Amino acid sequence: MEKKVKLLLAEDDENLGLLLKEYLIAKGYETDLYPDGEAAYKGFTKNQPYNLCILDIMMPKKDGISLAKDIRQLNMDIPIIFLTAKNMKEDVLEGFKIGADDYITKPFSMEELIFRIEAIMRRVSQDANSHEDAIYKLGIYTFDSRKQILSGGEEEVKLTTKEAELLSLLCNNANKVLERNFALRTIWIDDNYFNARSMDVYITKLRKHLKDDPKVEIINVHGKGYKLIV
Amino acid sequence: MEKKVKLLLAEDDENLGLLLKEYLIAKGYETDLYPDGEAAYKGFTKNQPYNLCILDIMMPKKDGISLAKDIRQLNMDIPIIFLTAKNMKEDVLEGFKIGADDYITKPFSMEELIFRIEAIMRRVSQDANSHEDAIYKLGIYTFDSRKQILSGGEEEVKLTTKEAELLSLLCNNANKVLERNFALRTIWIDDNYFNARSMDVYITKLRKHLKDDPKVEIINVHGKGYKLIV
DNA sequence: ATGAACACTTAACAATATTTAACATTGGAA
DNA sequence: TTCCAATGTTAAATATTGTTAAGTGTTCAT
Repeated sequence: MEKKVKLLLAEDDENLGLLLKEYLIAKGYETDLYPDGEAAYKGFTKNQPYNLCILDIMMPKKDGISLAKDIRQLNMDIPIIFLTAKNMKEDVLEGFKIGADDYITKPFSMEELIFRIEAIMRRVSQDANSHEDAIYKLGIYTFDSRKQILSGGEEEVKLTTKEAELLSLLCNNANKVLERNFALRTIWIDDNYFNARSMDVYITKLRKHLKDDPKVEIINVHGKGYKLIV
Repeated sequence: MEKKVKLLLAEDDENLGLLLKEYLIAKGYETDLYPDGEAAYKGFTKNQPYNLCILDIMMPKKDGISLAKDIRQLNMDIPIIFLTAKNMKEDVLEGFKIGADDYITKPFSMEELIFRIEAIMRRVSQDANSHEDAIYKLGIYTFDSRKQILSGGEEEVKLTTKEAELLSLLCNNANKVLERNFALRTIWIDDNYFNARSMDVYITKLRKHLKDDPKVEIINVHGKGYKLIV
């Protein structure tokens, strides 16, 4: 569900910028820092794709508002958080017109920034994932990932959340190798030993659910991961 | 013709205050911002009538609590929302004694604040103008969130406040995961154990209300929250 | 004031989901 | 082959959620 989140950070105050970058990285966000609006724009085009932009409004070369407009030209949907240092009524109004997702005023606490980032990422990641909501045909089975239901022949099984998430990943990578660590990071977030064993347990469960059609099979690729054969 | 909802906003942090004001205006609420308790009190007497007050607790000249007391002297019924830092539960309890309707802890998302305002306006006046679609179609059911009425087929059920608030949130996030903590923060304010159990009870109630249409379903996403399937 | 009606919370217990543990099996490198 | 790490499988332990009912407070008409 959660891939690595990549942030674009545009902040001209070098001290604050580096501090933020360091903190965000420590919190698990891949973060690129740019010292002004132009650099940020270039960085945005070159180092795509970013998941979220954090833009200071007061910046040299190109201010945050117009930077946001330019970014939105390239990507309608990318969430933007503005950092505002001053009493900037008109700019703020302007900002709402271009669809900023949230604002945060200096001085702010790191906790607050993280909170907002998480809130926004939750929203958009769910929007994005709703595209993955799909219906898969697996031999005699039909898997509705949105409802988490696996129907085959006459029976209809309600899968648990973890079962459904894992089967979704397998379906997305049907006939290709689904890497263990990728699956662990997306579903379990952490790829430690215990979660890995937990995943093994769920592979067993899925195999039982799919046992009625010999054409459908989850095979192990030793040391790499699993492959769903259809 | 809907009448405009008029808000009094008392917040000494100028940046936060202006941002909130602009955001609320963008959301269709007429909003006056005052930088301290005394100014807010004067503004309240001069620019009547307000429909709702949003008061920061920590303010110079006159803090939010005593401001609220004074405002209540003039108007017994006006709804008040306090803005408070996390570690100020005693003050908040004090606040409830004088009849605060709600409080919200910083940091909060704009989304949460809007939901609170709407919830209160719903409670206070049935014809409050809400920028949101107040009517949802759920399979055979129709849910009017303003009137808190769920009608399906021939039956018509009057939902309780909590039922309606929870169903509203679910509808806003239809086919996506509504996170437990988000729902708890927005509806129950605190996301402690007991409130979480209370929410589970309400999920059961909603499921019963929606049981006549198998196409409509509230499924649990283990460890994350609930998803309304339509 | 009194109490019935209602909304909400808390408690108690049931049912599921997930993780951890334990032991069996397999695959591949030394 | 031999041995170790990776995987398979089952069951116990733990955590989360489902459900019902009792408890608590509020409202409102009498």
